[in-house]
Amino acid sequence: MQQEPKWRRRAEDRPDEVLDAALRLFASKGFAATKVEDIAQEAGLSKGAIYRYFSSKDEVFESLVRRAVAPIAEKASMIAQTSREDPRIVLKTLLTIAIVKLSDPEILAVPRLVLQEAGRFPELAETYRREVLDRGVAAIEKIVQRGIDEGIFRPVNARLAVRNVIGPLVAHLLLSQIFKFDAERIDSPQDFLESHFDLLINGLTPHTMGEG
Amino acid sequence: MQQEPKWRRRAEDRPDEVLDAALRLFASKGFAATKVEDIAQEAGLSKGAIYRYFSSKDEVFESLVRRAVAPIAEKASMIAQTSREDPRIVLKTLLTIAIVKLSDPEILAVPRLVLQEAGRFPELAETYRREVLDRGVAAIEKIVQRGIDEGIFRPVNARLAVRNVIGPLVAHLLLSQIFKFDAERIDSPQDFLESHFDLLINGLTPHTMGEG
DNA sequence: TATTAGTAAATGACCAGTCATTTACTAATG
DNA sequence: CATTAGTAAATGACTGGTCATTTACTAATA
Repeated sequence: MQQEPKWRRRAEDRPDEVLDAALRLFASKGFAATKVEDIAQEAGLSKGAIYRYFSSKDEVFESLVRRAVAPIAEKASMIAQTSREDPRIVLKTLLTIAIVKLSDPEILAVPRLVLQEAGRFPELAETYRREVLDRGVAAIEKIVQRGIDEGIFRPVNARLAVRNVIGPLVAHLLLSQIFKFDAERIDSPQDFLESHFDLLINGLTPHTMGEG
Repeated sequence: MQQEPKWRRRAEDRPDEVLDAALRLFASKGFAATKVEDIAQEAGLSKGAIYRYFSSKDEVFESLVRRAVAPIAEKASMIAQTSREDPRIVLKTLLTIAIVKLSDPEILAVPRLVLQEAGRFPELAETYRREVLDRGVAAIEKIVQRGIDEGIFRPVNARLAVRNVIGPLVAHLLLSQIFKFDAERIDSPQDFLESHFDLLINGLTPHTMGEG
C-alpha cells in the first residue's frame, strides 16, 4: 500500500501560513519571546524551512506588518475622497467600522506590535505612520473640515479635533483589550460608540445661544 | 601620590541609580534588547554588583515600575475627594497636569513599558491597572458625575465619558511622542489642550435648545 | 532524473546569572 | 593614634543554556 507522504511541497501557501502563525504568536507573547521554532511548529513546518521564505526573524515581522498595512492604506485613501453625505453620518460609519475591526484581537495585534517594537524597528514604525496614520488622520481631518465648511460643525481646528475623534476609541481599546479594565462590567462596543459619538457630535455642534 | 579609589562603597544610592539607568535604557531600547551589562555600565557599576541589589533582570523592571507607581497612586486617590470647585475647572487642571507630566519622555516611559511588556509581566500590568488606572479613572468619573448632579453637564454616562476625557490625551501622546507624527508642524501641548478642552466641555454642556 | 521543498542536526553568538577574588571601608585593640 | 582583623561592596572572568541561523542531507514532484 502507498504511504501518505510525510509532508507536501506547498511553496505557494507557505509564506502566508508562516505569517499567520507568526502573527498569532507575536500577538500573544511578543516578538522577542517568540522563537523561530515556535513559528515553524505553529505553521506546521520545520524551523529550517522558514529560512527558505524569509531571510531572518526580523523579516518575518516586517513582512507581516507590510501585508497588514497594504489594504488599510488603500481604504484610508478612498475615504479621503468620500461621499457628499452628512459628515456626521460619515464619521459614525467610520467609527463603527473601526471599532468592529479593532475589537478583533487578531487585527488589533498589528498596530499593537508596531507600537511595541517601534524602538527596534524604526523604519517599520515610520512606514506604518506614513501608510496608515497619516492617511487615516488626513481622511478624518477632511471630513471634519467639510462639516465646518458646511456649517454643520463649529469652526474648530480640524487637525486637532482628529484627536477627539480617534482618542476615545484608542482609550477604549487600551482599557478593555490590553489592560482588561472592567472585564467584568460589560461595556459593549455599542454602548461605548453611542456615548462617544453623542459627546463628540454635541461637542462639534454649534449651539447658537451664547454660553451663560 | 595617593590614587583615587577605583570605586566607592555607596550602597545607599546604588539601587535608585540602577533603576534610573535601567529606565533610560528600557525606554529607548525596550526590556528585551537591554543587557544587564548595559544597565551596569549606564549606572557606573559592574554587572555582578547589580545582583547584589536585585535578584534578576525581571526584578529590576518590576522595582522600576513599582517605584514610579507609588506616588501616582497616592495622588490619584487624593484627587478622588476633590475640592468643591467647578468640575470644569477641576478637569482642566487635571488635564493640564497630566499633559505637562506626560510630555516628559522619562515619565511617559513607564506606562509605555508596562504596556509593552504587559504580556511578559501580567502581574505587573495588573498592579499598574489597579494602582493607577482604576484610581485615575474613578477620580475622573467622580468629577464628571458631580458635574451632572450639579446640572453643569448633560446627563451622560459618566463611566463611558471618562474615555472622552483621557482618550484625546492618549491619542496626542501616541501621535506626537511615539509615532513622531507631525514632528515638523508644531502642535504645542497648549494648543492641543485648548482644543481638547473646548470640544470636551462643549460636548458635555447642556444646550437648552433642542437639536434641529 | 533534476530540481526544489523540506527536514534534522550542527554551529556559534549572545547573555543572564554565578563565583572566586580584590578593594574600600570600619571597628577593635594595643 | 596606628595597626590590623573583619566585613561588605564591587569586580570581571566564566558557565550553561538558549536561540537564530547554517548546513548536510532526504523526500516529493515535474
